[in-house]
Amino acid sequence: MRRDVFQAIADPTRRAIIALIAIQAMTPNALADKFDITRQAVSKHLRILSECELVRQESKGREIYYSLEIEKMKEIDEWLSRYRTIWETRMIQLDDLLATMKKEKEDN
Amino acid sequence: MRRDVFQAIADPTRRAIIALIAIQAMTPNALADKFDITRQAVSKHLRILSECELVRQESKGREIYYSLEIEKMKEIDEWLSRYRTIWETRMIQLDDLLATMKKEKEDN
DNA sequence: TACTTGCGAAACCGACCGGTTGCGCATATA
DNA sequence: TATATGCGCAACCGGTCGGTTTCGCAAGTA
Repeated sequence: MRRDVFQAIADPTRRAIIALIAIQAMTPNALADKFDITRQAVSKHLRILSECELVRQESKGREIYYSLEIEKMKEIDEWLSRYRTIWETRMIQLDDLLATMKKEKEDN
Repeated sequence: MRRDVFQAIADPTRRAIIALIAIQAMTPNALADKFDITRQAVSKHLRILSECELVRQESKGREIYYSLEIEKMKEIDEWLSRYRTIWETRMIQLDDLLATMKKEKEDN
């Protein structure tokens, strides 16, 4: 099954998981305690996050610690950068407009 | 039905629609020509984009032109900024590490 | 006025999604 | 060794999703 970063962050629970494991690595049980769902449900989310390489896992005895693969988040940033250019350009244009209006007012 | 920006951008067709209407306003029919799906399917996507205010529409006779509400894209950027801080910090730490290694090498 | 065109809404359908329960397996621990 | 714990996997279930077809309405056009 081919997974997508955008699909991965679409679910609010998965975004919450991302927020938690960005701070520190956590086990599925520890995560399940935070959200009112079963450990198995968390595991499913982690599997989806794994499939699109948003998550790294490290076994420690019988426990598995999951942490965020921050590099992968850049992919979203790259996609967004195109639109960031647009709104920044608009902002500059707005600044220019305001400056022009101010100048015209002063000239009167 | 409450909609979410993250859910809206999860679908690849919707991201393609966003990319198109970011450049110029388009009608549902014009959009449908670009993707091998019916106009009605496009309309559904536009409705979802509308529900989370990612899209603005302007009627012109019997045609409706849809364009991107770029401001709403900032919401994604705000969410992402938190993680951007993390990877930028890592980058700096990596720079520091490399600088230290270089210095140590020079000292030998 | 009759016809065409652009659109949204609704009903329907197969696929997928997020959740559950119920395993089986590996790793501590008594 | 027997028992408890942490985990992934599989089966199942109701709801949602992305698509279609069908329809009705409003706006141009003959």
